[in-house]
Amino acid sequence: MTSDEDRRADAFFHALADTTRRDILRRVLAGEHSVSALAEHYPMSFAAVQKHVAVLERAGLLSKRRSGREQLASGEVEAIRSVTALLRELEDVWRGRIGRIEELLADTEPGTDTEKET
Amino acid sequence: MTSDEDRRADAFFHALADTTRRDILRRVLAGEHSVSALAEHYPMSFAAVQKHVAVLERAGLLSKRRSGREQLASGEVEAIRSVTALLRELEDVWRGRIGRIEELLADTEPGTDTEKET
DNA sequence: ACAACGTACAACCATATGGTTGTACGTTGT
DNA sequence: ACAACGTACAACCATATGGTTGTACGTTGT
Repeated sequence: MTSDEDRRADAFFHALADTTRRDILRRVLAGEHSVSALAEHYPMSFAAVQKHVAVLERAGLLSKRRSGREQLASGEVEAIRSVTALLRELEDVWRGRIGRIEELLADTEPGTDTEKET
Repeated sequence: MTSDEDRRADAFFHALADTTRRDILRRVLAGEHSVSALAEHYPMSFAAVQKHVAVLERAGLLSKRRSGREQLASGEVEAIRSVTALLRELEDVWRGRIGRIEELLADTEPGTDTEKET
């Protein structure tokens, strides 16, 4: 029953969990680049780079716009800020700022309700 | 030739890219918990939870200490701050604060030097 | 017109990942 | 002493992932 937020977070972190993708993200944050312009920088096929770009795009970390036969990719800085916000939430749990942790975590509980089978 | 830093970042993001692991991390950030205490909360085997804890531990997001027959896990907030720092770097690229992007990205270049075939 | 370019996507492959059950072994409480 | 508990880890399995090559098709420049 993974929530929508969970799936979004999974996609964010998974997209970031690859050196090549983080590198691509840096480039497109610095400015627009076509997929093939990006591909030139990596020791792998164009198709592989295209897949990496697609992963970043699905996660919302990058967006593309057509320009003739090229697809120009640029980084979505707002998405990065969303990820930062997720980390801040974790830090807030640590700080104890998030009081009702029970509630925060409740939805992850198994079928059984509060009482366990002791 | 993925650098040490790259492997560290891969481990961080990969560890975070799973809903169960993020949930475990929240719990251990709020306070120490034994592995079996954690396992009670999830609809999967103890072994599966143990593996998730191990992934978080290898990434440095959590540490364990023995106490009798229990292993008490607690969240490493400093590691989370390291991840935040990685994201800030990306944001800084976007802001143009990181000037010499060429240099920043240089190590990812393929075998061929600056000049491409053409 | 048409070759070269940029992209998309299918089919395929080896390996990693997230899950399982079973076994082993130290710790604890009665 | 010894059963129950907490943990670790091996063996296994299905699926996801990151890579490949090949094909198709619209765009562009001469």
